[in-house]
Amino acid sequence: MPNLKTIDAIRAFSRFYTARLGVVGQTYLGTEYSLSDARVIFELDARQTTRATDLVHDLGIDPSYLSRIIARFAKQGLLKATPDPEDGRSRVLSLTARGLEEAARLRALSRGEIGAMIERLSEPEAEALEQALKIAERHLSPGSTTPPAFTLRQHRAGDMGWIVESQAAFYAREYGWNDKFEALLADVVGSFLKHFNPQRERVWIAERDGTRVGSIILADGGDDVGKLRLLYVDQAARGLGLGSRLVEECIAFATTAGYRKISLWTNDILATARALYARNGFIVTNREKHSMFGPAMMGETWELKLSENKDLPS
Amino acid sequence: MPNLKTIDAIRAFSRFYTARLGVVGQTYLGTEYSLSDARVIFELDARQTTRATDLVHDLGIDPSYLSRIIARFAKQGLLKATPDPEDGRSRVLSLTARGLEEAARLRALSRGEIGAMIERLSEPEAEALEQALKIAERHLSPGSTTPPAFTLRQHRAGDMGWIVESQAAFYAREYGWNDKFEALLADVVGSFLKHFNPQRERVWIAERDGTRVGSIILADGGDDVGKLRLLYVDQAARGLGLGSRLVEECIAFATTAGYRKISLWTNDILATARALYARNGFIVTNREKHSMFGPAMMGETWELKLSENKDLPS
DNA sequence: ACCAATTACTTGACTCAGTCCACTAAATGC
DNA sequence: GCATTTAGTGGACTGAGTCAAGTAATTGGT
Repeated sequence: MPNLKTIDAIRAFSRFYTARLGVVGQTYLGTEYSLSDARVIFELDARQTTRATDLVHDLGIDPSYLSRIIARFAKQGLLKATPDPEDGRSRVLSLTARGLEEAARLRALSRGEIGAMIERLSEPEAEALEQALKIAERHLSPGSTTPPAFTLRQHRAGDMGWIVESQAAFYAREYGWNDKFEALLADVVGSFLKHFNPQRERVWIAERDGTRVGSIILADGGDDVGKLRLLYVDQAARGLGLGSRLVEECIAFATTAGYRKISLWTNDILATARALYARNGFIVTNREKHSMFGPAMMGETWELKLSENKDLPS
Repeated sequence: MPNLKTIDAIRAFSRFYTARLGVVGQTYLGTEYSLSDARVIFELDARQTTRATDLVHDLGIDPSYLSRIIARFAKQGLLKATPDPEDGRSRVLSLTARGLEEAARLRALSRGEIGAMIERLSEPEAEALEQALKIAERHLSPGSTTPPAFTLRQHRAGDMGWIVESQAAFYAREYGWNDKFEALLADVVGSFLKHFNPQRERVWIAERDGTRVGSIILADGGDDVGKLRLLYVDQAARGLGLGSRLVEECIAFATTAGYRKISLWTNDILATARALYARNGFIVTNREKHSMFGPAMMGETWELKLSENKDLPS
């Protein structure tokens, strides 16, 4: 879904970036090398040893042009080409000692150039910049449509706040819920933390690439009843089976912790969540209309008996 | 403080980006224009009217080269140059109808190219990408060391969660406070939202570039006492006077709302905040040791009488 | 008011980065 | 074993970009 706003944001950035980095022009940072020369040198330096075809593919450079560049570098003693044992047509390229020196020189130059560009950045700013570039690169990369998956961990400082933030924002945007919902979230989270008992309670935070994308909580409801709460899967992580995974983890933990049953409260309009609970054996035990969060809806209590359910396949 | 890690992150990104965008090569996206041609056209399109020197500066292009490009475009009917009334040496350039058409054509091409690149991104991913590019651009920009400043607004859904998150994470990292602090934050936020009275209570959220960087809350403490709470300034926004501004806003609001005094609770180790309160006329009325959040510290209650303070310069 | 220095832009002349095409030689496929 | 593909090379060209030297208008100092 390529929306125009994003596209133009990228185009604006490109204009800025090309101008800023002096990509235009025929020589690389005022050295005796062209931009293509420099790219070849850097590439050879990064991967010790390559064949010309690989460079052609990765750098998108013309084969004949590359051939000439290589010949020139070989003549200058920057690289040497040895026959490829696996393919008689091609040769294996690697930088010589002098070539490595040149690579180092160019790198230093480029680093200096960039260093000058960012010297006034504070530590957290530099951090933010790195993070931003990493995100940009990942999203603009052709392969790796989406990095494999999520990881689960227990909560750390700030996680509970994130739970409140993300859910409040999401339900306000999607369903028009008001700030009483955020109040409820904060209350739930606050009292959970206040009485947190690691033996019988747990928070799972799902992360992808260092960003939080989902959560679930099991709280002790007393009387051997576990309360499943605050299930959330970010839009960016839909369709990965994260919701199922969170619910399963929660059930498994509740089972080993010795709870009799798990109960949860949700609302009828949250279809995906309801389906998920149903799939995992939960059944509705109570329904009642309310409009605590603005719009009228039907609140539902779901329960799962653990003793009978223990050996069902999930 | 240009650290090597950041520099190399940028270099890696540049390698990636130049390769990905086909910046190398002499023609722009296979059109009959060179990259420089295209940049000139886009620039002219963006700012309706310019002089050649401006282009030379902004695009970093050689004057003689630009002169020829302009002459060629003029001959092709893409742009027209009228004498500059303010400077007889220079002429004002603007695209003709045909030039605008060409600009549109090139833009469509470039958009298509980029659209193809990001078509598999989901909405939130696209959002994240835009945000990342904006951050990158801001940090890499030469001028505007730091964009003018922050903006203040009242709270929206998710903001209170963000307050909990950012403060919990910050105080855990910097002072080793435990999750009981996050619990307190959540409680404060939860009950504030539950009883929120817009007439006599307010939240200020500071944003910079669409990112939240600070907060403060004035809550009704009953008995005509306003409670100042949850003052926070993100590390990325230190030194902008944001803290002062938030406190001033808060005092001003409390004054017009008719509070008798403002009271707040903080801890002795938070030196910058204490200094800020002192500077605004607050005085300590109570101190007591506690270790609610792990480390032992001295909790302090500060108060500001409003009736006497009203006409002081801030 | 005037002259030197600067600025906006142009022109001539050149070079070499990058492209296109046709080719050889080895490898792969049926 | 023959057709096709792949790796790399060389010839020939073009035009993007550079450098130096100019002209005309403007600015600045005295």
